[in-house]
Parts: sequence; structure tokens; C-alpha cells
Amino acid sequence: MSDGDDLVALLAALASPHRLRILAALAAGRTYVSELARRLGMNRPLLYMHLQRLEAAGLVTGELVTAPDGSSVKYVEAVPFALALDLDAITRAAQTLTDKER
Amino acid sequence: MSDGDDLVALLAALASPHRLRILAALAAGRTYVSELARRLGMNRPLLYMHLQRLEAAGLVTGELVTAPDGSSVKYVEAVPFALALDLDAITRAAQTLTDKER
DNA sequence: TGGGGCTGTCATGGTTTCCTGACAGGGGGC
DNA sequence: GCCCCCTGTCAGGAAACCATGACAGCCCCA
Repeated sequence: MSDGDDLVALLAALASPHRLRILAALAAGRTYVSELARRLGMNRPLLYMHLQRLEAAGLVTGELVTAPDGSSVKYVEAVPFALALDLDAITRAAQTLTDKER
Repeated sequence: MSDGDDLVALLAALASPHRLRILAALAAGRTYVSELARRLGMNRPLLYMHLQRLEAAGLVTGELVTAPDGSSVKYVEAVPFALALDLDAITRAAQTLTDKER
């Protein structure tokens, strides 16, 4: 349901310099969170939030890997996608927008 | 300069139910502001703000038409566009992001 | 002179987003 | 014991965004 709402969510997830950088970094291969934070030079809690947004939008997947020694590392990786947008697509999407939930 | 920043601005402009509805309405043809506000059932100042965002992103153009009798009406119309986005495109765009303006 | 239509802008709240420092917990190696 | 690395969550404040009502200005028609 609500294809249009999904589009809005996807666009909102992409409309952020930080998140674009995150996706670009992940396009090169998967890493774990702390390493990614270091590479991008951003606060880890901040990165966390953005990763959650990206994951909620289905653009990223996370996997918590626990080594045999018990220490755990969370690997995160980008989900391939393709988006094509023009006025027609928007017109179609707008018809499936939820009026006003809640 | 800063192709990536433009992309972010474009995405941000599109990531809104209201603005998608506005674009959908304009895709059917140009109208003037008050009429559009009536058709979409939204506050005129609110519509104004959203139109400004869309115009700033280059998705819409406005033209203030002054009739021979002196009364003026602002016609607004959607600018055709096409956007194709995937991980590669994002990787490229991310490289042209402004670090931290201001 | 009043009423209606249109365009713009403003002051004002109310949310939401964004970002940071701090903390708790787990595990390792000196 | 101390130090370092990892994960996850929280409180709190700054900043941006949304949305509304009200106003001033201009025009027409009756």
C-alpha cells in the first residue's frame, strides 16, 4: 500500500549529504560501523542515526557478526537500487499518497 | 560547481507529499497560485513556500501576468525533468559535495 | 462605499530533524 | 589491574522545517 509514501521516504533518505557519502563509501564494499565512522570523520551516534534511516528506506543492510571469541562487529552494506523519476512517474505516485494518517 | 549539492537540493525538493501533489497537478497544465491552492485544498501561504522550494530547485517556473486591466495573476508551470539514480551515480555525486560551506 | 478576487510578506508557534557528549556493556591484551 | 576496541542508547540543545492566521496592496463590479 501507498507506493507514493514509499517514494517520499526513499527520496527523504537520499536527500542528505551525509547519507550520500555513506552510500558512496559502502558502494566500495562493506565495512563495520566504527571503521566507517572513522573513514567519514563523523560521530558514531550520528552515523548510527543515518544508518538507521538508510536501513529503514531499504538502501542498506546491517549484520551483527559475533566472532568465535565473543567480540562482535556490525557489518553494513549497500543494497543496489535504481530509481527513474520524471513528471509522469510523480503524477502516478501522487495518486497513491496517504491522505493524512493518524 | 557542486553537482552533488544540486542533487541533494533536488531530492530534498521532491521529498515531500505536498510538493509531489503540486507537481502532479501542474503536470496536467499550468494554473495560477490561488486556483492551485483551492484545487489542492491547502493554505495559500503554505503553497507559496512550497512553490518557492520547487522553483529554487528548478522544478517549477512562475510568471506574473498582468492583464491589460491591471489585475495580475501568477501562473506557475512544471519544468520537465528526468532523474536516474543508482549507487554509481551517487558515488560520483558524493565526490562533488561541498565540505562545509559557511 | 462595500465586497470580492488576486498577490505578497510577516510574526508566530509547533514539530521534526540534526548533532554532540556521556554512558553502560562486552571482549581482548598487556 | 589498566587501556583499547567494539556495540548500543540516552538526554539535551541548536537549527531547520511546517503550517497558520493576519495584514497591506492592487484590481474590478455593483
